[in-house]
Amino acid sequence: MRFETSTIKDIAKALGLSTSTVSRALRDRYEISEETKKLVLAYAEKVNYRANPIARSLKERRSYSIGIIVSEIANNFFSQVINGIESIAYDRDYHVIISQSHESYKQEKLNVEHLASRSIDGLLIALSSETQDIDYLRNLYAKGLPIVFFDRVPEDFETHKVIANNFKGSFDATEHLILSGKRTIAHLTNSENLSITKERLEGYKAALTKYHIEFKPELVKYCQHGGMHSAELEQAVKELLPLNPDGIFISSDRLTTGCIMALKKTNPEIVHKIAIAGFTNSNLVELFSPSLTSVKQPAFEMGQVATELLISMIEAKRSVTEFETKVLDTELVKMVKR
Amino acid sequence: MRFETSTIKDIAKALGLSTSTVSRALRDRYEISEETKKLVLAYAEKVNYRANPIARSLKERRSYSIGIIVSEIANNFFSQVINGIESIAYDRDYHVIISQSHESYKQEKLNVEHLASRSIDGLLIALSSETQDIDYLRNLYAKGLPIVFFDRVPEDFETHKVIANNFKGSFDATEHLILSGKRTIAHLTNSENLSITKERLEGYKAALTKYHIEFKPELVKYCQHGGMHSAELEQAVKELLPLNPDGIFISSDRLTTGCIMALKKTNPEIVHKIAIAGFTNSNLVELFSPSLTSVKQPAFEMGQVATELLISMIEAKRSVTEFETKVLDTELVKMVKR
DNA sequence: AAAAAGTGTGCAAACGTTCCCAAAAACGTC
DNA sequence: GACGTTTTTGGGAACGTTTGCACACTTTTT
Repeated sequence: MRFETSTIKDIAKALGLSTSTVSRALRDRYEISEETKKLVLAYAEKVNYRANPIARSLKERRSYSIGIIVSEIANNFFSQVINGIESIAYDRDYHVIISQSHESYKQEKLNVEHLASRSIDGLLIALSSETQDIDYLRNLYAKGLPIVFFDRVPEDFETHKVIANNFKGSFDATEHLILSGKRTIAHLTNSENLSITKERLEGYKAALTKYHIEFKPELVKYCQHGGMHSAELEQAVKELLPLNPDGIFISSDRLTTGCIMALKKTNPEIVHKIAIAGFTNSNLVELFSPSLTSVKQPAFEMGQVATELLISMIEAKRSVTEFETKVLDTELVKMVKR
Repeated sequence: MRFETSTIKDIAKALGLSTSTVSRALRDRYEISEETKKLVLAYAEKVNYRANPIARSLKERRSYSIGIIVSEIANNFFSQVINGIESIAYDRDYHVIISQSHESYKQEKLNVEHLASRSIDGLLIALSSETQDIDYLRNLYAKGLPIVFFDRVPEDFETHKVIANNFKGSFDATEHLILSGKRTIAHLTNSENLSITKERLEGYKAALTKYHIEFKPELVKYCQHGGMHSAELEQAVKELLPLNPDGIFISSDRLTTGCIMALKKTNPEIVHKIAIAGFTNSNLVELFSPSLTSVKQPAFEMGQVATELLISMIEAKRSVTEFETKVLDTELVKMVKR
């Protein structure tokens, strides 16, 4: 059972031309007479010729495909990023291969290496919350694989990066809680490894400082697995509640929803007494109870920018040495009182 | 800037063997002496040899990749299906290419044709809500592309299909509303084209009949775009409210969340007075206000089953003539009173 | 001791492209 | 009409694999 289709050879034979001529006509390259070009194009159209991308890839030693690694696609932030990536990639005639790390370092490495062996032309990656050792990425990069990081970026890796203004996003959210009268504001966040964790913690601290509220380390809880296991969230919540916070600032999509669920489960009464602000791109926030203040990242745009940078690296004639870190602004969506 | 790696040729040269021998050793095929096999394997390991899948694809005329078309990945039902698909595909050494139709027929067709030209070995597809004409799929199928439908399947297309027990799911949900005392139950559903729309409507009707409630066509509202545009939802809600429903049964993920939002927007008071039951695989239902009764589909399993069927078709020696339609049971998650 | 069977290896073609190089055709110029 | 120049075309190698076939060598059979 095989999938049959006509090739350049078939066209050449049918038209009494050589494959080189047909190839040139189709690709509109080099010197080729208008006449034969039209002839070939017309015939190709007629037999519904589709170039075999595999043969082309083999010859050109590139696949016109880019790999994406996110922790999971069932996360509005990431799926919006992916939409942004696709919007650019398809325009530029690349296709994308999406892989999920499920916040596991092992899975992430496996996926990346699988993609690399699949001859992707470049990689877009947001690190898993477990990832600390990125040597395997360095190796691939050194061998010539273009890589652009987004959202969760490593510090010491010279390449393009695209992130949100995490400091400001956190600052704004925390400030919002303070301005609505909260004073004991907990902070629930991701693994300490992640860039976003550090930056968001700084924003939180800065807001406290501005309003002369003492920073208390015990009010900060880290979740090693990024909230993939409900147990870790429940544990964190259980440790926080005795400190009587009147507000919580949460630093990622998955954590935000997970934390509210954990709160509901642990103490259904308290959940409406604590003000919640968190990073999330969920398009369902309006349905949530309790309602919350959310920090929305420009996810779609982030995907677009990252893809543009990646494609520029892929298509660069000589190796790139000037790298950018693009910082995009977040948006604070204040809780609606009901 | 190119990505370099060692080939079978390099190994052959280094070891003083022919490429055929190396190939056979690596693939563990045919007669080959234990000795040379070990030698080759050891060397390959040492230089970290990775077979070039593109060359292999070209030679074998298959790509070891399967295409997936869903309406959108930012939908828990579909992302769970995708997880199921991946779980099987990766095991069997296939990789997957995901495309989104965004409920648009044009986009769906474009994506499918793009995938086909990318030499996928098979296709898993849930039709878009706009799709009526599937001749383009028939053509590809006739040319030898294996196709398995899931969730949204066409009636008149002889191939494997995997669906949920939509009739029973709807019946259960509607019955639940009736048993909790509702008598004027509206039904908000997808485009009439879709198989799921018909089946779910039948389940809804059957439940009404069982409890001797008259079926009123005006209580059924169809959404042509599957709830992709909030306008169509608001319109539907506006038309329904004057009929004073005391319950609504909604027939898909996107519609369920969209409908609640539209209700909230149109009439924030009423939303807590109408009982809602709907198909959704959202893992955030517990956070929703108002809370609702949900029909959960076995999405992960659906992905798994569909993938197994597809791979069996791909790897079949002779063309398959016996087709199955697998029906998986849904689960009713009753609203928790609070 | 010769024939037959079995085992391991290499040669070379093929998959469908692209593109360098050379050959052929068309055209100008003297 | 001979020559150079330009334009168009074809031949064929290459990309990295897999695999049918042939060959050489070894072992078994008669």
